[in-house]
Amino acid sequence: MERKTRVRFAPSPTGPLHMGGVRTALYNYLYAKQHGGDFIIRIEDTDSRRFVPGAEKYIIEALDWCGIKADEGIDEEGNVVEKPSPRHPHAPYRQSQRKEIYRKYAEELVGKGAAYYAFDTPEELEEARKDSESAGNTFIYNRETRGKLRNSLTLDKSECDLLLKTRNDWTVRFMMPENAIVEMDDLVRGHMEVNTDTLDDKVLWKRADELPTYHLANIVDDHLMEITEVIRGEEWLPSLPLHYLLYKAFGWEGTMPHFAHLPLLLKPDGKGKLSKRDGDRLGFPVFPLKWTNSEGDVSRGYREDGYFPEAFVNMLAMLGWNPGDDRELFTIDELVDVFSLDRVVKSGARFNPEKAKWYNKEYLRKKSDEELAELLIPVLESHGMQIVDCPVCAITAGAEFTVNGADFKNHIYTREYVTGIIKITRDRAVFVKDFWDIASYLFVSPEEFGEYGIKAGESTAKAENTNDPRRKVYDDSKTAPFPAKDVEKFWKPENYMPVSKCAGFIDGFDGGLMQDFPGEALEDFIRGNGWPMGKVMNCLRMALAGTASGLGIADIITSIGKKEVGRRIDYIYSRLGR
RNA sequence: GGUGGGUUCGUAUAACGGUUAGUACUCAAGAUUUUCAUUCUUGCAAUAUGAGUUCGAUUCUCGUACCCACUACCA
Repeated sequence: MERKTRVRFAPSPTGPLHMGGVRTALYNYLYAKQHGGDFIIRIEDTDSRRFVPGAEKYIIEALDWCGIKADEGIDEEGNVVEKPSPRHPHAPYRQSQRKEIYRKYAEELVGKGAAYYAFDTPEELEEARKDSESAGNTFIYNRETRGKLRNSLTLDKSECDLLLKTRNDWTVRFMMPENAIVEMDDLVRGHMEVNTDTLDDKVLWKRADELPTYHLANIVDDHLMEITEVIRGEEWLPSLPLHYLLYKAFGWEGTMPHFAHLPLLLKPDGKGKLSKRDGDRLGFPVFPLKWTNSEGDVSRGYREDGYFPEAFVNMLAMLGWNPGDDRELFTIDELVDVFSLDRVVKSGARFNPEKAKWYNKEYLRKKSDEELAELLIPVLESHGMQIVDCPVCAITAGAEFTVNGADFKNHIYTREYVTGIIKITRDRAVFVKDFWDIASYLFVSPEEFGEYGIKAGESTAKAENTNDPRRKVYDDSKTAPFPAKDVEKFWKPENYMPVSKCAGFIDGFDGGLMQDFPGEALEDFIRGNGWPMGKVMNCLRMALAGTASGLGIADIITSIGKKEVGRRIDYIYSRLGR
């Protein structure tokens, strides 16, 4: 009988969700949607000691940001479902709330002779491990050692029953069969075999907290929740034989899910899998969202770094999978159509932060000027700018000069002005926040750069953690508005004399509101006078933008308008003299 | 150490057993531009290694090397 596709993502709330975890969730989601099935989220919190407050919420919020929505397990408000309902028939979806279920199944296994009670304390096992190690061996709890340890196999029944009643630190262990070959099939790796003699008797259930370990809980829940495919990280491959054996022991082989083990995400450099430290060290996020741990350490997130969720998801999807052709750009809905497990690669994928940026740039370019303006407005506001909807609104807000929708004195700008700025700068940005670094001088006059803490032509990143966006942070002589390097290079009589003539030319330009100042006219004017084009233009740019490199002169003039052009040129003369 | 998995340009990856081993990112050079960036063009750069099977191997088999995971009363 054909079963409805049902897959699950089963994170453990022991910390923030790593980007590798997001990819696992994504592949599960894509697979489910493609097969018209359900995507279930289940919280695997069977390790009470490693529980981290807030981690569960974080995981759900992170998936939500990525556009990965659960069909089952999480309600509309983003909470883990605790009571069964038609939409969430298998509640609770938090394993710590399903305690009784696992105990029953653990006992069933003991009854069937597939598992046994073990009374060794963690200390005793530690001791045994040490002894073994000093003898040059590795201790494993298996058919060779279980006969010498204290468990329901070696103790007689009455003693065993007494121990079960009086002690609360025993466990249930799986009894690994002897010298049997387990044959397994993996959707990405194909056929595999392993001999049970190399495996150990894993703990399935702990009396101490009356909770199962991962292995038992996982198999029981996947069975009860009618999971058809288990798509998880490669780190689980070694326990696959145990899971196969568990299904067999329960007699559930007929409905055992298919397994797919995904390749790991590796460090951009060096060896090993991607870790939180790599992000700090190499300067990129490893988490989807920002996370602050109990010690107050902050880990950056893709969201806070300015990545679009579509770009993040697209980038993640292509790490370990490809469509089989040269296409690289896919929305999550397009991925649903083209994704397939048999195109998942087997080897670990080394993460490349540069490619992540490239994806963001591509998605930024797909957005309209209006959309980007909308996203940029909060950034501008954080820098002390006020954005209004129309010129009339600007006047109402107290603007004194709205010819181009821009008041450089009171920092009031119309939405249309912002959209115009996007139009001329959009090809230069990777992130929305880049627009400020690229075009801050289209909002703040060079004379005020110092006060605003902007070093011309450089990122404002250094100044991030201060509340007042207008504080002064640069006091040295290289500080904006005019970088020493540019002044030295371009502020020479043969350049600035022509610049003042250009000011006159621009002022006299008969273009009304200067909706579209013709750069060619200015060029002709400069050429006509026999001045050196490059030098004069750079000098002019320094006057207008506070830096000799950046946007096109005509774009700057068109944006700020001729009155502001005049003011800025007057200002540079007053500052640098002649 | 043991067990399992993996190995194509620096990175991500493509290639019914037959291709000049392709594409993207990065990098370099050139063109365009008033600067910078963008854009365009070009370029650099790979089948870990040794056998075997085959007319023919990146592709199949075995060995070697290297990498990774697991080896908890963690997931």
